[in-house]
Amino acid sequence: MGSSAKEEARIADALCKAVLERKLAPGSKLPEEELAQIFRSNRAKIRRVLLLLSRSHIVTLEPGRGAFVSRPSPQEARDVLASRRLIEVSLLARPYRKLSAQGAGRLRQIMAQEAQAHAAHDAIAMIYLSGQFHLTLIEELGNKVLKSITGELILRMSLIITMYERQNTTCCLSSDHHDLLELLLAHDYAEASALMAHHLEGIESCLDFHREPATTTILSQILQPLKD
Amino acid sequence: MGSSAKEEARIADALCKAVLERKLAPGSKLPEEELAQIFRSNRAKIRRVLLLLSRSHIVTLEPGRGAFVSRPSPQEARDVLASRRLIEVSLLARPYRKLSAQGAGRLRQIMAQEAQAHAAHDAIAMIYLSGQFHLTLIEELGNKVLKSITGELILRMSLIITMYERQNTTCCLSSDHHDLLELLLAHDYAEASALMAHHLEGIESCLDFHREPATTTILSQILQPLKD
DNA sequence: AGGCTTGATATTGTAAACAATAATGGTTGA
DNA sequence: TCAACCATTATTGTTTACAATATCAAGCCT
Repeated sequence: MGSSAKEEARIADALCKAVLERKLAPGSKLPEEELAQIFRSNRAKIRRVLLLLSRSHIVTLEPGRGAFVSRPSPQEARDVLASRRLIEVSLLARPYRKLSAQGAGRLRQIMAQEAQAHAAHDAIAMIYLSGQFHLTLIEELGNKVLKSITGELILRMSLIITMYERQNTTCCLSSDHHDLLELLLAHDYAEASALMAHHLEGIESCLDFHREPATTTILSQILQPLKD
Repeated sequence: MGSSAKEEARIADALCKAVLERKLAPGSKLPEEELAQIFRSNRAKIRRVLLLLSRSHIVTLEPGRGAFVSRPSPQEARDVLASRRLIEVSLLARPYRKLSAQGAGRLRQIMAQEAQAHAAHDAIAMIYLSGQFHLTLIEELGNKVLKSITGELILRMSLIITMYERQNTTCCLSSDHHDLLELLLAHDYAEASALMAHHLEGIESCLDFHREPATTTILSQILQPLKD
């Protein structure tokens, strides 16, 4: 049973989810043995996962010192944000295909979940669902390659926001998502693109690259719930 | 001396170069032991390199069977081409910064080398230099994140072209590169963007996704010159 | 007292042996 | 003659033990 790749994907997903949900702070050390215990795995598998995540810029490997959650520099942060903006805004301006009824349905479903999470004040779910909305949009109007690229950028953005966000931040307004869908259904791509630009700029305006962020190194206790 | 990562980068670069230069045909088997001998390395390092390349979609790992040079499907090929077009065309339409004198110099230098390779009928050098031109352009007008994303797309395109190109193909006209630079220096980004779109469409029009391509499995003999 | 050296400890990195799996080739039987 | 089956071989996958390196703490010298 070649479930090894599956298990590694499971571990990688769990780590990515922890990053997405801002539980794993940038700079946190990721000791191999500890991760192996948490995930009921072994060092070899953990090692492969960390290698892979390092390629996605989620983890930084320092030779001889180990693996750490990446701490994107201000410059890298700006580049990631600008790249994501380029892709999403341009795609909306000139989508490869029109939004299908099925696609609209998927987006509505995510929006419903967003509303639910909002009502429950579940900030973590909202972050995740917001990402899902954007990724689904990209897959519907674009393709899977763009989706995968943007998925990586969103993950990196999560690190960036954790590091550089101002105090009173209200992330990704779900009302924007609603308006976006309306515009797309009306085939008003120019307006949709403009709204997306505004939407993403809204996120960026909550960041402050000047203050060097604290290196909040999180203990393994926060990773414990990941094991299942 | 932590030269291990360096050595792995060397091996990965050599393999990527072989893919770029169309020496490694899609579908080729990449046996670990053989690669270890060719690169005077060991299986562990080769294994890590293959794992990394699999993440870049250059190599496909089949559990229990080994590593193969990827054979992108027609759909994946279309997605990769469209994604690259989106990024490059959109960036030229709205560059993050103007082309600096230094940037123009770099581009001119690459163009000079292109002309040289053209005169020498060195098709391999032309492929490489064309890629460098595009990547340099992206770094100058955009940023490093976009450059790295596009670099990966260009590599995948190399596989795509090898698999699906028609017979009489004249790739990437270097005259286009010349005109592109002129337009950028004149700050005519709209025209530059249009030319880039035309340029990339030109490459795509040389592809034929209908015929299933031959699985030209290349022997290690072709990889031998890589060892230094 | 402070910084530096030095030894102990923990963690990472590597190599090698072993196990599991798939490809190969030859044999047998219809 | 061809196809199916089995044994052999080769290749991949995993585990283990070991070596190298960094971290930490205590002691020492200035």
